[in-house]
Amino acid sequence: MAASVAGKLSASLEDYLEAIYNLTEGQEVARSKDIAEAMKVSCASVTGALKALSEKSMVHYKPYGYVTLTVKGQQIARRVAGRHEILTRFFGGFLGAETATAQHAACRAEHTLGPEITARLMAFMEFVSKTQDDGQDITKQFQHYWKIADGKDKHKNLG
Amino acid sequence: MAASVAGKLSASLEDYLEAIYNLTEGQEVARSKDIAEAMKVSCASVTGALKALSEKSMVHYKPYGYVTLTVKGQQIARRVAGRHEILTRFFGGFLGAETATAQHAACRAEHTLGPEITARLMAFMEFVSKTQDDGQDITKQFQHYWKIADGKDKHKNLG
DNA sequence: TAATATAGTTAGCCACCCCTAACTTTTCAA
DNA sequence: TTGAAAAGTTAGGGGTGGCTAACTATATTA
Repeated sequence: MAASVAGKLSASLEDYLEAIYNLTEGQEVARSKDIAEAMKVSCASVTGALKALSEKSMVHYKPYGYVTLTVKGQQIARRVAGRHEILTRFFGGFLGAETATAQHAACRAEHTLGPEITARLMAFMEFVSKTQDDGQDITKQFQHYWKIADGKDKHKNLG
Repeated sequence: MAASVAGKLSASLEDYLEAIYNLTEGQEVARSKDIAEAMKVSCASVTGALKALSEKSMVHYKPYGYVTLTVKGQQIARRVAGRHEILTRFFGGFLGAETATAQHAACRAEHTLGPEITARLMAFMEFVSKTQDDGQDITKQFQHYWKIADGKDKHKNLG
């Protein structure tokens, strides 16, 4: 039998896939070192991850060679990246958290969202942008609410 | 030196703390078996977690004895439980996901939310309930939007 | 083209967290 | 009160995923 064909990916491997996806999107080739830098891990860790991803048929990988995603790998990476993007927009653009904070939280939460919640969150962000056209603008309304509610130590108990 | 005093908790240990918190809230005493059942792990895993939590001064623990939270343990558990509750309300009550789905996602995401985003999400849920009083009711508006947007395979690409 | 710098791999280690199997302690009831 | 059942612990093992150090392969450039 060939390598293990499917098998769900761990959060860590999903992150690697996403990183490779982002690197190869910018038309550059993904090299181990770039992946290591993007993920802030050692090159040795990257090699391990690439082997695991290769066994699951997610990447084309040969020692000392460049890395590309398989079709399956691309599908999953796109899904993960999409979740990441939605969460970042929700945490940052909508809730108003700083970009770095939103990014970081999104990266860690993206693996915990199933299709159901992902779809609904997407729809919500769509809904939000619709209200801008309607002149209601929920984002602005909430940001106003946040401003007057903040600074009064109202929401400081769940840090 | 006594046991390691602080040190951040892993997601797993936070979950144990939350489970103990929930068990002891219902005025019953937390026993290893209850924790094991609540978390769907073996008793052996619970023992390991209790030792770790005890070393971090999060629980009062003696072999074969009952388990209670220290003051510090209570603080953290409350924080985690609070995040869990907010996320469940957001995923379930607001976005409209099924309760089990919302609970499950909340349990996995609660560890990834920092104080910043937690506070903003709390404020948003407050804001949402305010709009009910104002007669706007964002929840209902979004649910209506969801209904007409759903079933058209619009949001199925990020499962 | 040969020497060196850079990139990538391997080997071995550690931490986390789960498990089963076997053992010990506690509880409870005959 | 004693012995079986239930609860809890210990020992040992497996998977994941990170690290460093040492080695190999590739690239560069003098």
